[in-house]
Amino acid sequence: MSQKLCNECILHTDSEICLRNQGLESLHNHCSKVKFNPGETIFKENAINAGVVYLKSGLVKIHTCTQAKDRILRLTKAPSYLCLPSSLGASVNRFTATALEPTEACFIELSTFRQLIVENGDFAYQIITALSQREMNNFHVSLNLGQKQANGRVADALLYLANDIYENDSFVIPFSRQELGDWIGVTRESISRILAEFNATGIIRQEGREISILNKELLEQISEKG
Amino acid sequence: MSQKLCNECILHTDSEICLRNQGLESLHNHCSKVKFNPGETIFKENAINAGVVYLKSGLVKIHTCTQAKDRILRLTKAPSYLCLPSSLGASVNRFTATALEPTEACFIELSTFRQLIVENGDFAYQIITALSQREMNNFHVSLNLGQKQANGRVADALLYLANDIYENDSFVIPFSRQELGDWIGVTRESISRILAEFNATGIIRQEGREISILNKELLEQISEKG
DNA sequence: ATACGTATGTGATTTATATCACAAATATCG
DNA sequence: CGATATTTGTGATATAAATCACATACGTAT
Repeated sequence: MSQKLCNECILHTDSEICLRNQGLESLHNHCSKVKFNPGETIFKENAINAGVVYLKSGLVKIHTCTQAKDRILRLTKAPSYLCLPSSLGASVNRFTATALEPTEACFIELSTFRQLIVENGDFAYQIITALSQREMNNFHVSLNLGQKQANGRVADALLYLANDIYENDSFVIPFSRQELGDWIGVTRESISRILAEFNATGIIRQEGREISILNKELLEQISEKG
Repeated sequence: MSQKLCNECILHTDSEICLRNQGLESLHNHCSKVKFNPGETIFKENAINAGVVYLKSGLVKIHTCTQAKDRILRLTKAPSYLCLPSSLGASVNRFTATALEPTEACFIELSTFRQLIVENGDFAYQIITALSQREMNNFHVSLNLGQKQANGRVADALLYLANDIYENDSFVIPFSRQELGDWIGVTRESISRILAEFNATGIIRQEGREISILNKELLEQISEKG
């Protein structure tokens, strides 16, 4: 992996700006790219954290598995930083990251990342803006989980997958009913019933994990009303 | 408000580092301090956003009021940045901030804040670390709201107020039962019942809005088990 | 293809909690 | 101070969703 590629990829900005920084010549020496297949673990909770993980491509779930129950917190789609908090906020990963689709991840040493931030204000501002937007999303998730009932949550999950993850009203749910339930806090049985109902009323067409949203306005209403 | 005071307060770092930055001499010209009494609005959703708000002292709730129902998303305690996302992620505030206790807030122009970040890498890194820790907290909130039942949520709310907000096992809840319910997604009636039950079993001592946690271990267990 | 394990669908029942209704306590204001 | 509004507590009931139980479908490996 050449230095130029690394800079362009990680910094998301033109190389002229990157070259301003003396620290950058070492980026490609402190960064490694790894490929993951669906189901493979990228990092594990309770492991000492390995540094910053940048997702180059793919889709990942952040989850935690306590007392035999898997609980999914977020999906993260490339390109983005994967769960920075696990890297900066604590010395031990508090969550597990698992690939849902074929994924390429770049591992950057924490000291290198820190150097990039400190020496490159534009890069720092980019990261801060991205984290801020993420907090907005977190607020939305909180509203969804805290104040809606099951069909509202399912509606919201489908809209999220369509709008934010796949950018298409037809998609294949990247996990089982069980996992979908673990994500939005509903049992797999209720998920089945609600999807069947949405299917019967023509809001979606559903066949196994394939979903097509047919009546987005109605789905949005259901999500709104909770 | 002198420049020196502003720098020390906002940057949380020694003035030597601050002085490195040419932009800083203008901080005190682009920053204003305002006092708020409990119940007063600091900024309102749907208003064009005024810049970055730094909380110097006090306690604030971030909430949103749709269809006559108030929904509380987070509490934010000084010193900290108040809901940066509303400033950076969008041009219009998506949430309302209201003081719960007497609060001092500093309003910083967005361009000034940006300049601080871009020119002061250490400051930027501080902000990024703080935002990362906030995301950790958000994950915790999601687990709490999404996967726990009412008594677990109430237990968690009490522990949060004791540990994170007041740093004392005895405190006065800064809002009504209704608001507490709006925060954790439980009706005020259920809140009453659960607090009465905690009181009866000796986990807490409760009188009106005054709370003392008597058996923290048990409360933690209830919060854990959901 | 067959067999085994896993995932999914669906009914019956139970349970937690929202809703409704009203009383009591507390705060606010003239 | 009394009158009114707001907040809180508590019982009865309704309801959403979990749990339990089992059937069916699907996937994978031999």
